[in-house]
Amino acid sequence: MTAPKEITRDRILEAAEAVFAEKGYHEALVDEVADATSLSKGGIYFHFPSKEHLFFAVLDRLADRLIAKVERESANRPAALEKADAALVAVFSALSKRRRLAKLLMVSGYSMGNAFERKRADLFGRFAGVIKSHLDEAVERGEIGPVDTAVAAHIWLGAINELLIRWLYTGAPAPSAALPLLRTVLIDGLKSAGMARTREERGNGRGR
Amino acid sequence: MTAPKEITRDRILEAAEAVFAEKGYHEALVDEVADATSLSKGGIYFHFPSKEHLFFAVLDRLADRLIAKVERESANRPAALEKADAALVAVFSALSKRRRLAKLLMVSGYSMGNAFERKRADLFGRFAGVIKSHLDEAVERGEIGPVDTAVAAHIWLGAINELLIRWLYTGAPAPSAALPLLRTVLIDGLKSAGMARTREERGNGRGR
Amino acid sequence: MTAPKEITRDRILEAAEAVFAEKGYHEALVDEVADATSLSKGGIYFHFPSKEHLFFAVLDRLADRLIAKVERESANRPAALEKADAALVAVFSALSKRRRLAKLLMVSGYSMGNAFERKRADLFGRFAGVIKSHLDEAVERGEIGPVDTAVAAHIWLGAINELLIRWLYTGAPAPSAALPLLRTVLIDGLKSAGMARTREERGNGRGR
Amino acid sequence: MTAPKEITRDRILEAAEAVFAEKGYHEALVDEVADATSLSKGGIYFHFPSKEHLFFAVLDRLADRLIAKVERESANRPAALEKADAALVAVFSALSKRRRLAKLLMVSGYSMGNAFERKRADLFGRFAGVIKSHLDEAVERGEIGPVDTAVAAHIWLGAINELLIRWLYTGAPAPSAALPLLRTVLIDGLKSAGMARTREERGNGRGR
DNA sequence: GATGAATGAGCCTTCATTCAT
DNA sequence: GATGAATGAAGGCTCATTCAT
Repeated sequence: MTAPKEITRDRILEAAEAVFAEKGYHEALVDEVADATSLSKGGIYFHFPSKEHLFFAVLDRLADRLIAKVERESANRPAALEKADAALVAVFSALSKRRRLAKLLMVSGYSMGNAFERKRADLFGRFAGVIKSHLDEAVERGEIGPVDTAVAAHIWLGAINELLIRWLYTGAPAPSAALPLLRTVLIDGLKSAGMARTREERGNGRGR
Repeated sequence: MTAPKEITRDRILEAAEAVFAEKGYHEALVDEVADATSLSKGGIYFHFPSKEHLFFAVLDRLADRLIAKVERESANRPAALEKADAALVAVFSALSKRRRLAKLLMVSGYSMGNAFERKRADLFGRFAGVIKSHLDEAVERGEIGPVDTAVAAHIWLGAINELLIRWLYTGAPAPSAALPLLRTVLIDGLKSAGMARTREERGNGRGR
Repeated sequence: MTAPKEITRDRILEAAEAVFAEKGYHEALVDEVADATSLSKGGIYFHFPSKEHLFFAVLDRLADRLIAKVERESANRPAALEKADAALVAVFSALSKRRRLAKLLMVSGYSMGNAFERKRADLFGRFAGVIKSHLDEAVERGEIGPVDTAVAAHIWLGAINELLIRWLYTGAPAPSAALPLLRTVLIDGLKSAGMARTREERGNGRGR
Repeated sequence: MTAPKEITRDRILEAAEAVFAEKGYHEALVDEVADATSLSKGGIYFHFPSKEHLFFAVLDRLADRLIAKVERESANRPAALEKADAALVAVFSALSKRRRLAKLLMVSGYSMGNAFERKRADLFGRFAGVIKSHLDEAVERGEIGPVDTAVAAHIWLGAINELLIRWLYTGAPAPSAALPLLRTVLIDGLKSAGMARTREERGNGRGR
């Protein structure tokens, strides 16, 4: 009675998410989305101007939700590096709990003409941004040495991404089994890198 | 014994590589490959049974070359971890020198129905295998502690992958600029993880 | 008795005229007419049963106005041939002053399935009728010899039509520049034809 | 054995001409053309890039033939005005013998977005050109006085056009019945106009 | 081995029309 | 009277694949 507007639009998005996740962009038919919505094809086109727009809308919605969740989860940690760590864990866990979502986000964005690649870059950029902001804070607070946090964020993201894809297509290793090593490598590696940097900066003359 | 047979096949593969790299699997037309070969469409189908087969052949050829190169480059290092490091550097450098190749390998395999996803998994599995073998050796030799080298290899691969993709679509950071941090994080992170593991294993009772 | 009813209907007609004139029947969308009316699509369908009916209504309205104007203008001429001439001038001038109107009337009626062709025939028939009636009078009064006034009327109409279309699409020659020649050819030609006819009729035996 | 290349293309053109003539551009389906060719839809698209291109090709072909015929027929007349007259008769007769052709040429070009209108203008421009060239010659030779032959040509064309359309849609009057009047009006009218012009030019002061 | 005309299944998109509110 | 979301029947165009020559 209060507000449920745009219900239809959301229903479409929901159905489209499922269809796209299952079949990928190209294999998915607008007809299938329509069927899954018990709407006619024309009905879909009333709400979205094209299949591509629909796909992007699905992706954005997913990314929004994931980022919100990640930020919620990493909010109340004392140390910045812990926040970053929490973000890492949150992304990893969230995606490992929803194969579909993971598949869409990790995989579907690729390889469909440049518009899609750009979109994939956007999406990953947003995720990286979240991690980066925590890492920046960690650097500022001296929790880790000065490193290129943008690169670091993408290293993290790439590692997460690959592990999840691997899991999606081979079923192993279980995310929960891989997570500890992932965390150690990325965090300790980063600390170490920070120290190395710091040493370098201090020791012009002695160092390497 | 000498005669370069299969020349035509190779010419097709070459042309196909360029076309697929530029436009991705779906956007690339068999006609375009034909044009780039000064062969007719029919001619292509004499050598490859389908567009998909052609695409896979291109991918395999690329992967073969890359792996050969990587193994060559990491062969004569004394320490196993150094070999792994060399492999990392080799992959990263090779791909960063040939955008097209990188694009194809990193990106094109995704999202085109399950056959493609399987292929992508294969390819990355092969790359990971190379790294893993070195890491296994490093563990055996005690250069690093006992870790799940398969997971580690994928962490490495994922990080490399993401950094390269990032570079491909945004042009920054330059691979050469990102490489040092990448190496430090991955290698030091791995060392650290190995130690933690070792500690754990030794010290049941005391540890954590 | 006073109250302007059917305002909405007229607003639609007005808007539709503009839209149809600009884009032609097929290119024009009912949505566009709706937008131009600040009415919804459904609103239009309350007043007109179909796009086709709407189009025809627009055409009829235009024809009514034009014919009324032409008749007004040719009313108070003494000679019948002058009336015809005045009609010619009136049509030509009226249309050359409103490109849109001309475009719709001259062009839009064509080629859209037989219903449309029939309509076009109707419309031109009405115009021809006006001219014909004047010519008939001229024949009766002996201003010109006995000719097939229906054919003559269509000759006139066709010439007018073509000149205007030409002007619409090429911008030249300006109607005012073409009008004198048009009048001379059509009127003198008709006079001459009438005389020839007359001669023929009289002279059975000598003539041809 | 010698030359019949492009047979298929011609077969398509032939079939398309029939289909377009019968149903008009919009009502005609590419499928129908395909059926009429016993070719698949794809086959059509191998030879023509779009429905529109196909339509234009049909129109051009028709115009080419008609113009060739007209020029042939008006070639060996002594007087230039006779040539023009012969052209008039030839166009009129040719079209009145083939309803389809007439319908396509006279009518189909209209009203389908500006591309079509431009085409119609082209086509009629070409026809007018033929007539105009004869009229120009007639003026040069002094057969008629100096008039705007371009306008005159369009007057002729418009009259022909309208008479034929009228006949196409109402079945009357038969072209052969209308032709004499048409010729007299147009030719005598033009002579008269030429004289009027000439008089004007000579007689500044006395005239009018 | 190679050609290229032809196939044909398929898909996205359009848009006049309807109807519950 | 009016709205606008929804329908559904088309239709143009694509393109991997085939095959007679």
